[in-house]
Formats: sequence, C-alpha cells, structure tokens
Amino acid sequence: MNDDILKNTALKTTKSRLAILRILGKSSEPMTADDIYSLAVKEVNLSLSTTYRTLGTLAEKGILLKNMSQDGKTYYQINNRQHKHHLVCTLCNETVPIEDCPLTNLEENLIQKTGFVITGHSLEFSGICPRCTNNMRD
Amino acid sequence: MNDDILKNTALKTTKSRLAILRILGKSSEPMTADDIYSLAVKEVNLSLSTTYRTLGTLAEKGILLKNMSQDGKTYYQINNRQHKHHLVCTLCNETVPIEDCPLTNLEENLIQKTGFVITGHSLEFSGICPRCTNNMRD
DNA sequence: GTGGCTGCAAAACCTTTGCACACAA
DNA sequence: TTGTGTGCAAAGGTTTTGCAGCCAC
Repeated sequence: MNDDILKNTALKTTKSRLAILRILGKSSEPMTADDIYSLAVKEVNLSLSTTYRTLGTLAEKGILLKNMSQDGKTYYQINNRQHKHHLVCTLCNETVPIEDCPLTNLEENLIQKTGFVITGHSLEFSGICPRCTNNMRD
Repeated sequence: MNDDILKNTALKTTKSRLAILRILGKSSEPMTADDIYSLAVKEVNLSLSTTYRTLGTLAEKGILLKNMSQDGKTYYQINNRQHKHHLVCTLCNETVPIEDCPLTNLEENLIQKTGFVITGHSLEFSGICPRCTNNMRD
C-alpha cells in the first residue's frame, strides 16, 4: 500500500521510507521530524538526516503536508485531502483538532482578486487549555 | 507617543525601543527581527540580540503581534487590533495582504466547544503569483 | 543607587548539505 | 550496473542566553 505510493512517484522503496509512511499513517496528528525519527529508529536503522530528506521528498511529491507551527517546528502529516487545523495550548501544548476548514470560500475569492495560484494555507489557533487555566489559579 | 506605550507597561524608555517601535509603526507589513535590526542600526546603536529581546518583551506585553511564517522566520507587527493575514508567493515572496479576517466566528465556536481561552491565531496562504506563473512559461 | 537594559560572544536549536558508501531497480 | 538513497559529521540560519558593564528612573 505504502509501497504503491512510492512506486507511483518514481521513488525507490526503502525500509526507511516505508517506516516513515507507516508511522505517519498511524498517527492522527501531525508529527515533527524528530517525533517520527524517534519512532522509526525502533523499527529500522535510519538517521535523522534521512528522516528529514525523506519527509522533504514526500512533501514535494504531495504525499505529505508540511507545516510550520507557531512553536517553530515543522510538522508533517499524510495528505489525505481532508486536512485539519489545530488549536494549541501555549502552555502545555495540548492540541485539539478542528474539524471544519472554513477557508475554501475565501480561497476562491482570493484567486479571483489576486491572480495567484493558491497551493496551500496554514492556520493555527493559540490559546490556553482548561487544565492550564485551572493550574494558574493554584 | 511610543514613549507613552512604554510608560504604560512599566518598560523603560530607551533609544533602542523607541527606534524599533518607530520602524514598526511606519511599516505596513510584518517584519523579521533582522529586517528591523537592519533599519534600526542606521538610527541608533543597538545589537541584534537587543532587537530580539525587545521584540520578545513587546510581544509579551501585547504591544506587538509575533507570528511564525511558513518560511521559518518570525514576523513582528504592531498590534493595532486590526490584524491582517497574507498570501505569500512561494517563489518570489511577493506578499498580498488579506483585508478580512474570517475567523472571528469560528473562534466563538471553538471557545464554547473546547473551553480554551483563545489568545490568537495564525493564518497564511501560499501560492504562486501571476508574475512567477508567467516566468515559468518562458 | 538600583534594577532593568544592553553588547558581545557563545551556545542552542532545528534543519540542510557534502561526501563516500550502500542498495534498489 | 547505475543512479538514487543513506550515514556521518559538519555547517547553516535563526533565535536564545550568560555575564559584565551601562543607563533610565
């Protein structure tokens, strides 16, 4: 399955790539290169640089979505055409997914106004989660 | 004026801080620490680390908005309560401001659903500008 | 005078890259 | 066999930090 994904893009099938796709496939949340690497080394021999290179290649091919978060790290997720945005607690990093993406209409609008070809968007909400709010009272 | 801003927040009035506020006040677009530093050194003696420290302090006090862009750099702008989002060309970095922020309604919704205190959001569109699209044809 | 502010240099942090070797096709 | 993929180590860019001295209050 992941094997097919690679074949369809003229990428060679390697243990590292399969492991990375497997890990991202299981995750319901976007992950950093380091997150992915930490899990992947348990399964196969690979280096952090390979992780970065693989993630970059897969994102270029459109297999992954790559997003810079407000925390300064880059997050990767499978591009399954039903992308999600998130609300992140600035204190404890608790993350809540947001189901609807309200931006589709706006994109149409922008295309007409600006003549840009729009290739993506990033949206992230910051806040403080209920637990941290309570902790502040202590 | 900028002097008042500082006094109101128990921050000392220094040449560096005034210069940074002056520069950001004149700019209609968000700027990076390095952008700001490059302009500020022409007016006053200051270091890049002071620039970072000042920007961080002012953002903490709510005087500036601080945003990590998809290009991996942090952008600062005056928080004048009428914030803007942007559409950025991934090839030439041309930037088009977006007038309306469509997220206010969604935020209300999120507060109720998640119990978070929402402190901000970041939104950025990526695309390719008409000029770069044309260049690709050459 | 005092505590906040600053410069400098060094470090931290995440990410990219050069090179030689390994492996999938 | 061939060229893509990889490990290692080193460098890259941006941002942070420790410490000693300086300056606004």
